[in-house]
Amino acid sequence: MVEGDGRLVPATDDELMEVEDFLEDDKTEMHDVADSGQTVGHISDEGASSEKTQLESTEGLLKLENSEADAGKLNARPEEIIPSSAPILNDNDINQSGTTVECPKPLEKTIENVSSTSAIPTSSSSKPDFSKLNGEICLDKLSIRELHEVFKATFGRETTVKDKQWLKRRIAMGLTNSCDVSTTTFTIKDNKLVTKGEEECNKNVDGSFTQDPEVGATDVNSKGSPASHGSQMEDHQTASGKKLRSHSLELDSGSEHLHIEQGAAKRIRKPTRRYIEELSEVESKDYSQRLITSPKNAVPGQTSPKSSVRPVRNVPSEGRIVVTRLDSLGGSGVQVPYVSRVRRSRPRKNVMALMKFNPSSMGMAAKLVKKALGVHNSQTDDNKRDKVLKKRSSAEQIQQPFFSEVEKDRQRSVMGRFERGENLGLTQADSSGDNSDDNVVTVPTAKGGMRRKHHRAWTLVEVMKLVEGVSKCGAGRWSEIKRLAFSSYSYRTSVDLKDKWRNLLKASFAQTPPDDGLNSRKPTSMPIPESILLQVRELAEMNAQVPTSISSTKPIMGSRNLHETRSGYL
DNA sequence: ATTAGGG
DNA sequence: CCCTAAT
Repeated sequence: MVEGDGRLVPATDDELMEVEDFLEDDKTEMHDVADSGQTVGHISDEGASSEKTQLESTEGLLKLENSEADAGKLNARPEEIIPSSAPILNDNDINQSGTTVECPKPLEKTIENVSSTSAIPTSSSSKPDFSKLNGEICLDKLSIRELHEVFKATFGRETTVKDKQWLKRRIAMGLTNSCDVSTTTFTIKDNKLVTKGEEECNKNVDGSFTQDPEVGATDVNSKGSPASHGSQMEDHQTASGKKLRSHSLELDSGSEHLHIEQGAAKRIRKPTRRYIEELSEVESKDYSQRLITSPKNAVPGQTSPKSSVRPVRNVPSEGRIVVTRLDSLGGSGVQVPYVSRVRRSRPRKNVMALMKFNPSSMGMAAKLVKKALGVHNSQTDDNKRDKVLKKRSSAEQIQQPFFSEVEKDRQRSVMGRFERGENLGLTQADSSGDNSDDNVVTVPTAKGGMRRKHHRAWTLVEVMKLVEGVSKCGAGRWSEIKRLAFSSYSYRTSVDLKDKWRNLLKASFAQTPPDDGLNSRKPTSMPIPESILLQVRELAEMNAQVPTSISSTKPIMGSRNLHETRSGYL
């Protein structure tokens, strides 16, 4: 890395690792992607007709995204050109993927299904009716607006896409935690995608629970998994404007499942399960905003006016495009590879302690800064990886008015964030795939403090996973549940699960005020579907967790009368 | 390290 | 969510 004034700035260990990851990736996994891209051919041929509808929709999507994307957006995101040629087909598992993955969808039928069912007027209630027959959710009958709500609930973010097909697919994928959603009828039951008439495509859709936890989702992305092929491809495609986009997903999933099925030995690093989320991340609009707003997150007073977010394209002889970004590091522009710079592991406690108790002494901080800039080249391997972050944190610590806030509070708002690997805006976008330790927006408060830490709204999928987990392991075994159902969600500690369950319990036994017509629109992030609350209640009773009343009323009942059930006393 | 409960 | 206490 070369600094603006010409000095050489060594990359941190972390960054080096990242780059290595990337390179290794290119070597090992790129083929898969490329191959997938080819084998898609089969599928789209076979499902040509139904594919067409999808193409139309995705085309619309492309237009939409492109229109609302300013020039900067397209460039401002890391990308690599994936060599569209050079597939190496010597692995026969790949060949198989072409044939086994095929999920020939009966076209006329499915298409008809969609159009006819979606025509049916939704129930007159203002909210989407999730509580179809025990836990069954029929997306086909939801309006766009309702789909939007479900989408938000499912993925925890808004969407502007108005394409029903697309929404349904995404939601189905989310709810089912699978990408095997190639069907055109979207009914989810018990976390499984119900295909009307066809059982073929949804063999393994229910994910984590049925399959061996060790093999399945266990630790796919906890390390620096590069993972996001899907999004990378999409990025590229979006940027270049053409090509169909809908398939990277299905194909990727196809090969993933394949690999899982036939021996995990083949590929050490499987694509993250989380890529579903990442796909949505790409289409999410705040993506670009985060990038654009980022400059103001830099160190106050040291922000170099023009540097922060100007992406620079380097075109090495390889032909592969590597995007670097100009980063204001310590006031001087430093070009760094556009990879994640989030810390991987929590800082060692003693380090934090040192900084904590020397807020005013420049010594430590200065040293760190120097180190970060490579002035003092000798360093313990152990320390290297945290350089950048530490430097930053020191800067911030220095600015602290010296225990201005309540000790506990400060500990929570400052230390807490660091210990969690949040870097206060240094990470604008992490496309390297392991967004596990995500950037969590911290909202500055009027009185200077940064409040509202990392809040990750619980999505419907997560809640469903939690419920299912409790049903399998029982309430209280949260570490178990976490390992089984939340292995792919690195956030969400067992404590979080416990808390959420507590909340669910509360919610499930709380009466639903008949709707305050006023503000029932979107502000409240997704009222938990009755179907889920029902499950919660059942489980709660089975575990004698019931608050203090009703115990003989509704252990087992059909599914219909949910309202009567809890309408009673509380 | 995991749980439970309070804030 | 965060923290503390008790296992």
